Amino acid sequence: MAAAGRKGPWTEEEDARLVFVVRLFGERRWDNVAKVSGLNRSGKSCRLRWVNYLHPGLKHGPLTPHEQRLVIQLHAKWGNRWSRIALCLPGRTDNEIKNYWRTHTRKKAEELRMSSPSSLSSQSSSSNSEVVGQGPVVDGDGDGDGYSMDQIWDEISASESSRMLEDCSESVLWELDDEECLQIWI
DNA sequence: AAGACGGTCAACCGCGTTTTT
DNA sequence: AAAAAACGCGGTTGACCGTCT
Repeated sequence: MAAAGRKGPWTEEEDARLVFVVRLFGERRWDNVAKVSGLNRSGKSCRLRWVNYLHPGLKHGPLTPHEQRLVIQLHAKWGNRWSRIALCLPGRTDNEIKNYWRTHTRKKAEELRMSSPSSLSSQSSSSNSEVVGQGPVVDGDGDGDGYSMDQIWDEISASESSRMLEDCSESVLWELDDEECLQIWI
């Protein structure tokens, strides 16, 4: 394969070119799109830029409280299936939701560890088979003293969503199906 | 006023899945 | 039916920006 090409942030000119070419050829054959556009980017990179930023109909700006609630509830049900969750939030991307969740849960994880340090460390292994993978132990960026993000997230989801259940008198989502999530918006 | 720190977001990477040839 | 190419997903990283000390 040829050189990987340009990396890093996109310029306005690159965006404009990409939009132009995608309108011409459609959202497929991204390698072709990359080639035809003359952008020195990979097809993969072009697709990502389009999907996460340039796609018409995308909402920009912070998640609304309603959307935030949805994310929490759907994550409790589906785990880290970001693209699936994103389907229920029109105009939001999986990347956006993932980022939101990550920062949100980090904060919560900190609070949780402060308030009940024993609850996490005593949890040896999966309590929720849906979410838990063979997750590598996270101790990366400094705050994961030996338990996985999955465990942290499980913990948060559990506490968060139980509060939600009391909180939220409207529809409850535990038995949600693919199409059912549409009803959330009703 | 300057530096340190933390939070947020865009982008990259690796890998599994799906589609095309 | 098999192989190759393209796509899509989830995890991770790095840069930027605002706030705090």
